[in-house]
Amino acid sequence: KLFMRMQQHGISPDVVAYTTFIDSLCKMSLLSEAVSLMFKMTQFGISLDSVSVSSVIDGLCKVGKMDKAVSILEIFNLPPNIYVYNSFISKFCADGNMAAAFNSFHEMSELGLCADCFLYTTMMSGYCKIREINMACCFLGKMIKGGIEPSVTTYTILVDYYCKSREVENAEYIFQKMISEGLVPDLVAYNTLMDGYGKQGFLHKAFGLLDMMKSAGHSPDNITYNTIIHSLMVRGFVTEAK
RNA sequence: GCUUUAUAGUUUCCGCG
Repeated sequence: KLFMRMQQHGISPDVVAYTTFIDSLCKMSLLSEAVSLMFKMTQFGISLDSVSVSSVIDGLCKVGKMDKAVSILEIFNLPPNIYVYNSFISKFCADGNMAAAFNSFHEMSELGLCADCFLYTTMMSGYCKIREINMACCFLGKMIKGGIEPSVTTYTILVDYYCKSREVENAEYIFQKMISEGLVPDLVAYNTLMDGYGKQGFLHKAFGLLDMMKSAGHSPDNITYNTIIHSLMVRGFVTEAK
């Protein structure tokens, strides 16, 4: 409605306004609406740019419509970029298809596109998901060698891997390493390690981390509380959970 | 001059295998 009202008042949405709208539709899984708006904007004489096409490609990849994504790429003749590659690769990783992810990664490099922190991190998450920690670490090494700094997300993926492997001491090591490199753990990083503590029954450590995150200025979210409550309930600490 | 748009990570529950 607002979008229409804007037009009625003689303000023509530009490519950014359309893309904002299109991307939101994609994020709400309203893909066909997004695609039709994309075609509509060209009818209004607004040309698509790489951002608008990439956002639709990402939406299509997320719902598994890779073939549709490929045809959109062809129709709009979008030169390859790392966002689009990461969208495809993320889906391959989520599906555990690391062979496809690996192929796309190399295809991209051959086109002369350089992987960024996001892309390396995506690859690492895929390998962690299929429990191939060696390959995950291999990509971490490549990233560092290439002069790209790992992010909080990069390390959180490893923290999560070690937590889920019940190697809490390794998870702690990575968490500390992240801090020693000057990175500031965010809420997700704290929640991840906290879940590892909880699942291993280190409830005192979980509460210690809760204090730590509060003093670091993070407000616990619903996931934080779900995590703590679950770990207490599983061990019968009903009153503490209450 | 400023500002708005695209890619990665955490819990529970549920479904499927």
